[in-house]
This record gives sequence, C-alpha cells and structure tokens, in this order.
Amino acid sequence: MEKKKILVTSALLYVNGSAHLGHIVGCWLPGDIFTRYHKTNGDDVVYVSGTDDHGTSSYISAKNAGLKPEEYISIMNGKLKDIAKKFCIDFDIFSGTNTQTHKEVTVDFFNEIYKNGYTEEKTSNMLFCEHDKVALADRFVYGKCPYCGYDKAYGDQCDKCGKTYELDELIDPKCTFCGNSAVKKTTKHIYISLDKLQPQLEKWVESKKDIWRPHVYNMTTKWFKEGLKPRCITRDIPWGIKVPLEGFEDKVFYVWFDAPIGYISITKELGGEEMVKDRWQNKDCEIFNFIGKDNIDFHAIFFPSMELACKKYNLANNVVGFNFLNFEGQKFSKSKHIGIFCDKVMENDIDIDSLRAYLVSIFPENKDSDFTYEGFKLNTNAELVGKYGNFFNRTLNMINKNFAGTLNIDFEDIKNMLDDNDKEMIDAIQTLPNQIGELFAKTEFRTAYKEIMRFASIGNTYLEKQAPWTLIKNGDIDNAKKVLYLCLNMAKALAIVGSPIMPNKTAEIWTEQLNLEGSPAEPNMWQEASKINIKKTHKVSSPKPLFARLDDEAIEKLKAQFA
RNA sequence: CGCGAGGUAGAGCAGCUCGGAAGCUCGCCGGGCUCAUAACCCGGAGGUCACAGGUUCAAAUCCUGUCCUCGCAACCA
Repeated sequence: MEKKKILVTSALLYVNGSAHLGHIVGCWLPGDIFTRYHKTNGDDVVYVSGTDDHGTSSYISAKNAGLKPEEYISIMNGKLKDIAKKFCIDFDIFSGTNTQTHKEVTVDFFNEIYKNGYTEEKTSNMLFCEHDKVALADRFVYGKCPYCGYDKAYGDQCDKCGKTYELDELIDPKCTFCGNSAVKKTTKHIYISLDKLQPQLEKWVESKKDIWRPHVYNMTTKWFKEGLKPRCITRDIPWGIKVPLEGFEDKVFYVWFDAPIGYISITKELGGEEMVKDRWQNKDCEIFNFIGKDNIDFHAIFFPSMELACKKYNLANNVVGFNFLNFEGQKFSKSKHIGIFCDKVMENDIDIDSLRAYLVSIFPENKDSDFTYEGFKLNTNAELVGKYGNFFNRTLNMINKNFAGTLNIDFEDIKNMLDDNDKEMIDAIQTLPNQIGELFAKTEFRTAYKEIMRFASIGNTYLEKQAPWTLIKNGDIDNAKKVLYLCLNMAKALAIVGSPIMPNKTAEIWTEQLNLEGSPAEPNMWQEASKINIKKTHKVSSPKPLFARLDDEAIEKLKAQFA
C-alpha cells in the first residue's frame, strides 16, 4: 500500500478565555483522530495547531487581566496545552502566532503578495478609542441610534429598530471596552484584491465539489455569486504584526490575515525550512484543515486567495468544516456558563476515552448536534460497556478459565472445520477494518464509530450462536477452541480499529489483557487488523472490565462538578 | 423577500449526494442464554418519512409551493 504524506491543521484558537467542549469537538478531536488513523495506517502525517495570539479581543482581554499581551497569551497557551494533553490530543506541535518565526513568515508572505500586484491602498473612516488605543470595528462601538434614539445601538445596526446605517451616522459613539467616547479618524489601509483572484479561486473550489462536505461547498460558492471584493488586511491597533511598508509603520495586519499563515509558520517552527518545503511546497503532500463552520469563509475563500496571490504555498485538499455542538439543547456560552469547560475537566476523574467516544458519536459533521448527560451515559453503558468492552471480557474470560490463557491452535488448524457462522465471522475480520479505515480517511467519523460498534456486535452475536460454553460442557473442545481463536483475532482487530478514538483503553487492553507486543496504534498496524494470525502459543492475560458503567449517581456527580 | 439549519415510530437520531420493499439507539412487550460489568442474543408492537402539487414504472430521496421549529446579528469552534 502506498504511503501518503499528509499535513493536518486544526483551527488556531483565540486566547480570550477558557476552552469548552465545543472547541474540542469542532477541530481538535477530529484532527487528532484523523491523524492517529493515518499514523496507524503507516502514513507520514504531521498535526499542527496553536493559538491565534493577535487581534483586538485578545489585546483587550490581556488588558483587562492587567497583563501584557505576550504574558497573557503565554499563560493561555500553556493552559490550552494542558487541556489538549488531558484530552489526548496528540499535536506534533502546539504553538502560536506570537513568535519570531511567525513574524518572518508573515512579512515574507505579504511581500510576495505585494510584489505580485495583488494589493491596493484605500482611505476610509473609522472610529478610534484614544483610551484603549484601538480602532473600533462595528461590533466594538455603541451609541445612540440615529433613527429611534436607542442608546445601546451598535456601529452599523440598531438592535431595537433593526435599521442599518453608516458608522458615521451613529450619535455619540463609545468604545464597548472602556465606555469612553470614540473619535473619528481617516486612515489609509491596504486591501487584498480578492476580485482579481476570484477566477483562480473558483477553479480550485470547483475541483473540490465531490470532496468537501456539501455545506462547506455551498457556503463557499455563494460568495462567488455576489462577487468577491477587495478586503482590508490592516488595522490600527498596537498589538499584532507590523506592516512592512512605508507610510504604514503604525499599523498591524488584520488578525485574520496573519492567523492562517500561522499554520505555515508553526510547521516551520516544528521542522524548519525543510519541513515547509516538504509539506507546503510539495504537491504530493495533502493538506487537511479542521475547522468550525464559522471559519469556513476564511479557510475556503480568504486564506486560499492569499496563497494564490503569494504563489509560494499549496492550497488545502480538504477544508473539513464542522457544525456546532449544543449543550443540553442550549448554546455553549461563556457568559451564562453553559457547557463543559475544559479547565474543569482537568481536575475531574471523568474517563477521557469514554468522553471521546461519545463526542465522536455526536460529531456535528453534517448539522448541529447536542451533548446530553443522558446520551453520554447511554453511549458508555450500551456501546462501550455492553458491546465493545464486553466482547473482550467474554472472550478472554473463557480462554483463561478453560485453557489457561493459551489455545494452542492457529488459523491453519481450523481451516477444515469452518461452518457458515465461522465464515461470516472471518469475513467480518478480513473486510471491516479496511472499510472502517476508509471512513476515517474520508473524515466520516460518526459512521466509522458506528461501524466499530457494529463490528463488536457481530462478535457478540457470533459468540451467542456458537455458544462455546455449551461446546465445552459437551466436551467438543476443538470447536470451542476454534470459536475462541476467531474471537481472539477479532479482539485484536477491535483494539486496532478503536485506537484512533480510544487511545488509552485500546493500549490497555492490548498490553495488559491481550498480552500483545507493541501497541495497537503502531505504524502499519492497521493492516494487521484484518489478518487472522495470532500465534499458536500465544498466552493472554486475565481480563478485567475495560470501561466503567455510569449510573445515575455518577452522572449527577458529573453534573454537579461541571455546573 | 436578512442569512443558515431542520421537520422520519414514545424520545433521540441515521438514510436524502447517485430514486427501487422505512433503519439505528433507548424505552415498551415476549422469548433465549448464563461465558460476561443485572452484561449478551432473538422476536414483536409502534411511522399517511410536516403538508400540497409535480416529474417517474417507482419519491423520505429529485422539482415547485405552503406551513411550522430552531440558530446567527452579545462572549463563542
């Protein structure tokens, strides 16, 4: 099988507060599972992410915390790293955009776009806060509505009467951060000529029609119908990357200009110029961006346009846009404190593999979905304990009790005693792992998970049909061994195919109970899953329950801890 | 005509890209098994696939229209 070269990115997180489950589900976890699958499949894959350190809201958050921006983001970056570790998100690097490397890459990126003639200058009016030293975008300004007089109207629209207006029509504008009056300024800015890039971009998007999720493709093509317009890429705030152009010394790049370049600079930080060449300038490397749906425009329009204008880096193969996760029917909210916040998970004994598995089962791949405690309990008990874990337990228990852990047979020994049930079982072992692998590769995680559980169910049904406990009772030892040998091979396969989602539990069952060498997540192990090749003399260890059941009490405890 | 998502058994959802006898999990009813974490397996009841038209030999699936629900314009993937 040909080995692929892959680069996986997951959206850079803003550092203005604590992460919640939605962040994990939106990009970190799918990117992690995708990466783990490919590693196990033997592909050459690198997973990069980090924090988006610039932008107005990070600047203001730092200010409110009484810290310098670089101090603030360094603390937040550390916290996020801990959370990633707790959730077993295995980044090759988790950095940020406040690095010297990032500055250099961004400046170079801009210089190329400038040199290639895809920028233009325009003059525009904007409101500025003298106190916070920031330019105020529409959503950061409030004042009196020129139509109805409502005094909490935003920069471009009044919530009360619904009317929209120009920024300079707003009466007595104030800064939303400090409440001081905002002043009008006329400034020059640099724009990227998206209109000139549209034909090339459309061609690229068209080629992704059958690869991207439908909602990503649709949302993207909608922009083309309206026609792309030049977009401002500079800002008047003191926090960010300085624009390297005469007459713009006091300006920085718009956060959404430098943030996606972070994928490149973080790659460079990890492996130097060599790795950038290998992953971003090598047409054999496939790039996957895992993002939430609010980022689709930036990853499907803005960043690829920048790359086309820069002409130095390859565009993504797949922009994997996830929808949103709700929490018990409500939106995650920092202000109302709705949802599981990951800093609380840090001090909690919640089983991460169980949580990861439940989250996969409700991944908002095609539409928004909902986290519920009841669902978490159900998935853990019915799927992980009842089907998946139970199969290991039943198999190992019988091998141990009746055969002291060693069956003393292999596939050759049973080939002439197979009935229809055995053949079905063998067929499942030989075909399902590859099918599940393809689902992971296609980023269809929910279906992959369902198939893994179905795989375990096939095992349970097989046991029921063959009833080795009865065979043993009747003295039919050869057939009992045959059944358990096939089950043992399926157990091995189940550990491998489950490893991208449940890295801890599968490693545990592999080493401590199946007593196999290495790890189920080793490179090229995926191909081993469909082989029936457990050695004749192999001795398994004694089983113990893999997942813990969750009762109502445990759920109540969780609710209380996360409330 | 702001933008977006959705309406499929009691609940929660999948299926819709590429039309071909309505599926999954839970719950409920009945049976089986006893190796297993009161776990597992089989069977059953329960649906005019929001509504109305249209295309078709055939529509949950494609087209048109109508009704209803929910998100976004405040932190926020």
